[in-house]
Amino acid sequence: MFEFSQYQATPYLDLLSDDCVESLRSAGHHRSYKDGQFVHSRGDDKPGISIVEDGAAQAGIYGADGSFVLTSYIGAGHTFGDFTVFTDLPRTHDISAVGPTKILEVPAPRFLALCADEPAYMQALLKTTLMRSHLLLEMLHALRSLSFLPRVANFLLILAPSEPRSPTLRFRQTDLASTLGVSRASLNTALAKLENLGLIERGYGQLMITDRSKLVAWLNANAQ
Amino acid sequence: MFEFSQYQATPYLDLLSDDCVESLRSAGHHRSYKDGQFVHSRGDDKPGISIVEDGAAQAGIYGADGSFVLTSYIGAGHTFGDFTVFTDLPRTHDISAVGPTKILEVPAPRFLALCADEPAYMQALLKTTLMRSHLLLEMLHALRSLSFLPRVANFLLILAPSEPRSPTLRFRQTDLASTLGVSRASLNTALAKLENLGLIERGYGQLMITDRSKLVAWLNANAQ
DNA sequence: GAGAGAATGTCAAAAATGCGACATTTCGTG
DNA sequence: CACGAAATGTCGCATTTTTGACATTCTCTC
Repeated sequence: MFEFSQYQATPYLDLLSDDCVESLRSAGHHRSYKDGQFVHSRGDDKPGISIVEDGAAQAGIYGADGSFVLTSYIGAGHTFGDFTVFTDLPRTHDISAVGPTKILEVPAPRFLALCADEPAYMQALLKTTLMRSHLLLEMLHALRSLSFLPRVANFLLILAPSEPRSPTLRFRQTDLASTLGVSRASLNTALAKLENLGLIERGYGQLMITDRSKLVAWLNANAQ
Repeated sequence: MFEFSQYQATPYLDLLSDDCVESLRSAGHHRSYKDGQFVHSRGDDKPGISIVEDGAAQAGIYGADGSFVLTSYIGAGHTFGDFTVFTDLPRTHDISAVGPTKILEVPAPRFLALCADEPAYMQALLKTTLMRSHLLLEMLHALRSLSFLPRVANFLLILAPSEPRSPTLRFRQTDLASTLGVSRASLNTALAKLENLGLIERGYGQLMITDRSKLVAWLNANAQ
């Protein structure tokens, strides 16, 4: 079967030397955002790569009916918008800040110039991108092959930021439900079961993973 | 809402100059496979990048019960296994040939050496990888947000090779069903409806998309 | 610290989907 | 060209999930 791990992609900045990070910093604009503020919207152009310096962001798609489908959680050191630099694809997600957040924005031409001088920028980007694809494949597999309960558990693991001290997911159940493609009612019952198993705790507007490794273990045992 | 396009990733080889392609060819081993033959299995190590020179391959995961979940269709010029070169991730998919297929296999050290000399190898790889991530995001969105019929239609579009002359998908309905995460019975009725709409044709062990752009148009009109 | 708005917890009926079974069609092989 | 294996087409029935409703709990602001 499938092997569940605590896998998370390595942040882009962690893959770069201090010198490279410094050069990047001086090449871009630093912007600050408040909780919930929009960073980019679907359809925006102005190609460029954005890097979360502090705080976090979330990427998703707002439906016409106001529903929000979260696609990924972008923690400190991670990038987004990278594909606008290297492909002709339009921005397809809405990005908003989670908590007060600082974001470094490097316009495409400037980033490309850096890449030309120093291949490390591209190699690091390639590495995180490959790891992210991998994660996406895991999510796909989870959506298609797992039954309800393990599916929910797996998504919690994937969406949970890896930072040691914050196993807290600040999601409303409504959003999490549309992220998983299920109804809020059934999500709630699933969460209740996971809580009874002692794997998570439900809060108002948030979820806590009590013990990440315990959740992984349960998932490996109960995957079907 | 979501905008459905005829988007397909550009093959890796198409992004490289003729010289680069030539160097790649002489750097790797050429292998031939028969229809259905395994190229790699989950868990294999020996890192290296593989490129489909002729024919096609499919990537998926075999369940313990023999079920097969197709994850992607890899056409001529596309790569797989790339992540074994740049990350420590294990191979997580089974790759098998679709029809007689020629595959170029370049061991990791040799590919890295090429990259060090000529950044074009990495830039091209970055580009296709970004495009593939994009596709994966579309698949995810389809799985979570679309109702049954559009979901099936969308997957057909995504899985269909873009080659002009071959809008034929050589999938058994059983496999396609597990790829979509639905039962064969409901897949069949969905396909029947799409056939009645004149969008596809069902065959024995295969499906034909009669008119790709018509299917795209229908999808944009009926997405929900 | 009281009240309004927002989010969660839960229920029963309705709809969708899966499951297992079986008939039918197709393909390849001897 | 006849046969068996393999794949498709289809049908109820069982199960799961959604829907819509409503009560409850929480949080934030005045």
